[in-house]
Amino acid sequence: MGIFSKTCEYAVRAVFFIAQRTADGSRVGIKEIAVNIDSPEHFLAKILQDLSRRGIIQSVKGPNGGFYLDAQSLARPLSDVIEAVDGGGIFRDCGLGLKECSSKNPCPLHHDFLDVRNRLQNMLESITIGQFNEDLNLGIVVLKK
Amino acid sequence: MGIFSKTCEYAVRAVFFIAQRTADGSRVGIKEIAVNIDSPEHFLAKILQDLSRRGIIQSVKGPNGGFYLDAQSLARPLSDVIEAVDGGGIFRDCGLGLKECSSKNPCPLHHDFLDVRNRLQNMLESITIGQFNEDLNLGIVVLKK
DNA sequence: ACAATAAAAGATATTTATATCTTTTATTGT
DNA sequence: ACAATAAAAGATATAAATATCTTTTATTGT
Repeated sequence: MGIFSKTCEYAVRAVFFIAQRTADGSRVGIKEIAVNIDSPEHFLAKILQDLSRRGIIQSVKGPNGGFYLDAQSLARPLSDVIEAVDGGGIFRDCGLGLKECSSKNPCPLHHDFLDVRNRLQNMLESITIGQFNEDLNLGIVVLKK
Repeated sequence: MGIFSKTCEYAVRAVFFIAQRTADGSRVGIKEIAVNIDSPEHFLAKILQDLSRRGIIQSVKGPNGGFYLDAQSLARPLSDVIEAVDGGGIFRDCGLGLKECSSKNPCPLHHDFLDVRNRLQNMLESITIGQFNEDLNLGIVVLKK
């Protein structure tokens, strides 16, 4: 298990891929996405359906249909994807699983964790879905393997 | 899902509790541990069996038996517990799940993640199992609820 | 030796995450 | 209208994590 669930990993990779692949205003189908981010097609379909319902990504059915991102979606912080899929627990929950952990009633790791979590959150809030399009085009960063 | 698995959360809480509770050289039984860290007794038993086998904690059977920590174990970094239970993936694996992600072949989040993960690792390596005994005694930090 | 204790080990159950397959609905071009 | 396309939705399957229960083994005090 990584920091995120597998579902969430697929979601982020897919969103980055859709951003790059449809920057020209086109759409991209589930099959092409799955192949290019190395994920199980039908499982990814479920994930994208959910993201679409939540308005994180856009989709149209039928010929020439597929998934894409509007300007607003491209500008979203990546943290929105994480929150949509895994929930915000990773940004908020106690590292040791205590429900009532707080600065008033802290677990032993509370203060240290607060720092790490805040850094993670700041990082994911400051990254936008569309910001890697160029790096992906240039092959400087990758989404599979 | 938090940063760690539930198994790992129980393990860390238990280890901290054993450290404090047996600082006087005594042992503590599984039942008392489970109650005080609010975990399912039999499940925790499995976890502690495993930690015991790996030498992260100590145990003796029979009357007056139970779990305890020797001086060496008390001085261990908390990261050893995490590694034993969840594996080191959290310190090393790609945030997006790519097997071959590296500085040469990075995912879009590679550099940012490296920073967060290193901080987490440094933090967990610099915390020792025994270092919260006093705070636990004083009630400044807690292990349940 | 024996009974009591407590962890170790084994077996099984339940829940959640991950994955696959099939059917339905919306959209497009002819 | 119709056929083709592609996502949405529904149903089911598999694997992994979490949890529970039972039996065995080691240790202790009598």
